[in-house]
Amino acid sequence: MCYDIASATLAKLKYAQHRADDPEYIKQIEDELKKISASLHPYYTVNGFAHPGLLVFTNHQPYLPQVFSWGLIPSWSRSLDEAIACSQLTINARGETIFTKPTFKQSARFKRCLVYADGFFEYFHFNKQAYPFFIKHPLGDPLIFAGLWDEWVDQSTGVLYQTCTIVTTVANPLLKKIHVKPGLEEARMPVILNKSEQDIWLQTSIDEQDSSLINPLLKPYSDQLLAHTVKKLKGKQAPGNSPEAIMPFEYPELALLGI
DNA sequence: CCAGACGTTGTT
DNA sequence: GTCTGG
DNA sequence: CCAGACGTTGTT
DNA sequence: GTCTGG
Repeated sequence: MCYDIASATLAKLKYAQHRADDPEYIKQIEDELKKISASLHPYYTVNGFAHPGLLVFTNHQPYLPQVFSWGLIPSWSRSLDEAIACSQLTINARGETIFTKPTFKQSARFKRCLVYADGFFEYFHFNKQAYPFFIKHPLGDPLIFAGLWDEWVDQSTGVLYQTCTIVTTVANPLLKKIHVKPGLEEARMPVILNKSEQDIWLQTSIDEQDSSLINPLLKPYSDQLLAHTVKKLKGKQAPGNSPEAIMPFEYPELALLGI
């Protein structure tokens, strides 16, 4: 599951260096990031249901940073109502079925992207309370999620909607430990790609129909991640969209659990 | 064949 | 307890 | 997914 | 656009 993420502006320039090795590409990406910075709001925490604009690199323009709304709207949507209703249910896409589900099939084959984030949140449930953990890269590098994108034009207004979804897979050991909830059978996590996997994910030109290169990428992240509890993301005591949202915050009642 | 759905997480 | 909104 | 509401009649 | 249910 991946419904809450962080993606703050200060880190955005750093993202450029992770997308490219060539200094010329890095410069190009940084320049473009400055241009689109007005639409790249800093998110220390943001929920998928708010459909924020996320920083993506698509297979069509692998070195062009773009802002796509979170919650995929398929190109065949027939009305704004239908499109909005759909986007509530396409915040995530199950990696196991992206090549078969009608909503994702075309995107899985032709419209893949990288979604950049500082980290994501997952809840640990204890005593009927939900304790949010922030999960991030040990060195503070961006986490790069496997994403799908699509474009839909509202025929009644002519407005173009560029949207994306984050692909999920089964949880790795760390996320299994965090994502504990009574009755929960299968914990999940976003697909996080390393450098070489990112390049493969964006390679849709070789054989568009061949999923055998892509399916091996849809697995739990095996490198190290860091996790710590943070203040509640929502509700009266929540710090809201501020740096405090991702700062470590201890819950005394969890101290003895060894979490 | 047409009409209508097309999804996730977590749930029973 | 259960549904809805975000 | 979690947080918060969950109702009526009639009022400002 | 593409799949499923009837």
